[in-house]
Amino acid sequence: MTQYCVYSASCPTRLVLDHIADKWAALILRVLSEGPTRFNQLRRRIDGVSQKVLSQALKRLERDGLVSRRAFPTVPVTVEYSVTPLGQTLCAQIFALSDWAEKNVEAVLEAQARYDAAGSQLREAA
Amino acid sequence: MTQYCVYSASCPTRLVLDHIADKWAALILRVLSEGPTRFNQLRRRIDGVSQKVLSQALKRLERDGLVSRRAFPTVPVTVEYSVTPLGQTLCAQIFALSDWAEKNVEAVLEAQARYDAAGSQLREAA
DNA sequence: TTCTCCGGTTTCCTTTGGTAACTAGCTTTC
DNA sequence: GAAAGCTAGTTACCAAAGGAAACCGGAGAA
Repeated sequence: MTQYCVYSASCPTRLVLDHIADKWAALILRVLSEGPTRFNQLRRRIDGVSQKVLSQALKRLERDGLVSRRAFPTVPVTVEYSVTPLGQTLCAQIFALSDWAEKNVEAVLEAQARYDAAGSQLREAA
Repeated sequence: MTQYCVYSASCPTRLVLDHIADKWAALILRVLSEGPTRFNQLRRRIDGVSQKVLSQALKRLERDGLVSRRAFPTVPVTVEYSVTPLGQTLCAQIFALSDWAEKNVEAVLEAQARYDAAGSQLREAA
């Protein structure tokens, strides 16, 4: 068995971590976990995502086997994205991140304000 | 109480998510969770991280109140980074990501190979 | 006719990420 | 005594990624 280790730069684990530790991936998986969703539904749901970034992120998630894409030959064509079984094993972990962000956003903002205030004091003293 | 929602582009939660859903932040917190660590110790431990990126990431983590920095007036100066109590509440969530990456890296690599093979078949047919 | 929707791609510009070199002072090695 | 290595970063530079906006063709609604 090969040893995988995130601390090693050449380990493929690094690439995987780079793909899943991503803001857009977290939001996309979170929406898709509620059920299959079309491209423009995702776009409207995730405020601020551009079409280009959304399609790039979906392609990467599909390539990594976390999301599946189904096109229906309707007119105009309908494309439905959903979470694969592999993606579902990741969902719980990745949702914890956005949950943490929502719960602790105030503490982080306070820390930022303290840090910036301390920095401006130093600048005034100089 | 204000409503925080990661789906809204203007919500500060987005900024927080953007900071914590980061490869380097995950690795740094993972090392620091084992105990206070100096700058160059971190650099050697996390293979492939440049000094610039490491110092930027540490500054951001410190500003967000997740990591604390202590400088000792030794010669040469020693700087020790450690996880704050707020940062510790995030650790469990963020470690789950790198754990998932190590456990599922093979499944992801297989999915990528399947995806790329299917793509090259389409290209040959055309 | 014009507007909207479908699912994207293309173009362009800005921002970020990463590499390599450099700072300055002390310690160790040759 | 000179050269190299340690400490913790910063700076200049370039490649890569991110994001806004325009555009694609075809169909349905106003």
